Amino acid sequence: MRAAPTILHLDMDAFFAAAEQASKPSLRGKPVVVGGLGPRGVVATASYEARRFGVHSAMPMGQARRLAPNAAYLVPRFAFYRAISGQVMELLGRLSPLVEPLSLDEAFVDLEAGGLAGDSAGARAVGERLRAEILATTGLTGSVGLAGSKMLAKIASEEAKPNGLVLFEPGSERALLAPRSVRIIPGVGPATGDHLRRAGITTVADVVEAGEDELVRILGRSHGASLYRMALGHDDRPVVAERDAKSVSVEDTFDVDLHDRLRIRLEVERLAERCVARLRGAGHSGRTIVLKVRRYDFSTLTRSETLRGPTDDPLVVREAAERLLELVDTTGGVRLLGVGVSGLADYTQEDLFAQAGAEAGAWGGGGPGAGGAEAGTGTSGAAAGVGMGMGVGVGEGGAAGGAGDAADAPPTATETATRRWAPGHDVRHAVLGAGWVQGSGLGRVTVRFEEPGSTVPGRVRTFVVDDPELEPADPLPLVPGGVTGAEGAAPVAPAAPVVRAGE
DNA sequence: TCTGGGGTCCTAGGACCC
DNA sequence: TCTGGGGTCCTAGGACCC
Repeated sequence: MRAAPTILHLDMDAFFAAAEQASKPSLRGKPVVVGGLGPRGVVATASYEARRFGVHSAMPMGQARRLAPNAAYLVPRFAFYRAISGQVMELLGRLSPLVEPLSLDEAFVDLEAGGLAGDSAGARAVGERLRAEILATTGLTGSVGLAGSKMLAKIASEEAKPNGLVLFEPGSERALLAPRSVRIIPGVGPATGDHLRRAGITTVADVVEAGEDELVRILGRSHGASLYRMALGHDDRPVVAERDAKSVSVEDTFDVDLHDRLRIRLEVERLAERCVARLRGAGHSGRTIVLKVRRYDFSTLTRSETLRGPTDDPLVVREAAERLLELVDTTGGVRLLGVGVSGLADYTQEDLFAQAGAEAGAWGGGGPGAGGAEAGTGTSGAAAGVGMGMGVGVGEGGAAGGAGDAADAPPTATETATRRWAPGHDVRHAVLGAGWVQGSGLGRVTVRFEEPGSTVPGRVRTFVVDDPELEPADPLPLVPGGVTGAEGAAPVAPAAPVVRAGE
């Protein structure tokens, strides 16, 4: 615990939703929900206006639509958020060499390591200046917590939301924490909270009173001891700038449960290819292949296999995943499949001897090219993450589940159009200029023509989906002269991960 | 319209080895 | 020939976080 509040925690306010509102003037001040739009989608981020209806992160989309039927429902645009996040992280980097990003919208900064802020007044000034710079650079607001430890800085930023700054004076931490729910302590989730409540422990003061031995008895060695320390305000975890990745994984939830064993196998193969592409993209190889299966009843299991040496060979990973699938009973149906690689080595170069060992017993050697050539076969059919579903104010039921279990049905025209014109994505019309997709379906796409700089909502026009004058476009900068988010942006939505953010 | 996707860390049992 | 005591690796599951 430091003598001065020199650990800063930044948390952007309702990040994804705020970024969409900044880029779409007609949505400012209105409820906006960003998340998966398929039949099994969940909320990634709700704007503060939407939260007033009771909508929150991780809530099933259907429930959100019942609570806030008039909100705008948008699919996440990660390349866009990543670009904004990069600007924010760059500003943090000017404060200190020690910046620890936790996600796109959240990070710790060690102000002491940056030689800034020797006392509370100085820390507060740095925090306020940062908030002003973030607003000027990105057009978005963030909340700042300042304290002598990570835990308290994070609690402080939570308290500062939205668009505020809270500083906890070192020395005040125990009194601050005592009356609060144990759930504010990081690592205490629903299960641990219930467990503690059954033991009569609901506040942080109760934790301190129970004592370390009792907590260890209830929660186990590691969890019990660390909770006790946190409750006392003891947290000396350092801000760590770079952490090595430990695993890479991809998974898909399907709009409709899969039953057909061939189709399931095909999806596992496709996931293995995607996983390896990401693994290679990060310059890694790994030893342990993990297959994840979520069944129709939501029960989830994993099966893993450790190779003799690390690999980044698509064929090796694919064959391991296929072997693992053979161990799983899928009768009844499968709602999710995933493939992951852990035990990462930070080199891509194969250890040839280990590789030979790993492949012994498998048929064929197959160079890296052999597996890679298969990428792109098949269709993504009913993967929820692909961004199916209808847009704002458009009826539903057209595309979802239509592909069923057909092993190699090509995408229907509706599916292609839905992906090309995902709600929220930017477009450009040859005559009318920049706009964004408000909704699509039944062969039509509705566009609102406006830009981030506009002060009044733009007008709306509807086109046929194959109108030659209309094309997908990159996001425009939120602030004049700002970053566009074009780098790596894919207006045609890939199967994007949905991360919860901006709580 | 009931439950996403990508991670991290911990626990616990069994195999295996000395 | 009625039972050791680690240590490490592997597998599986679960809690938690954003």
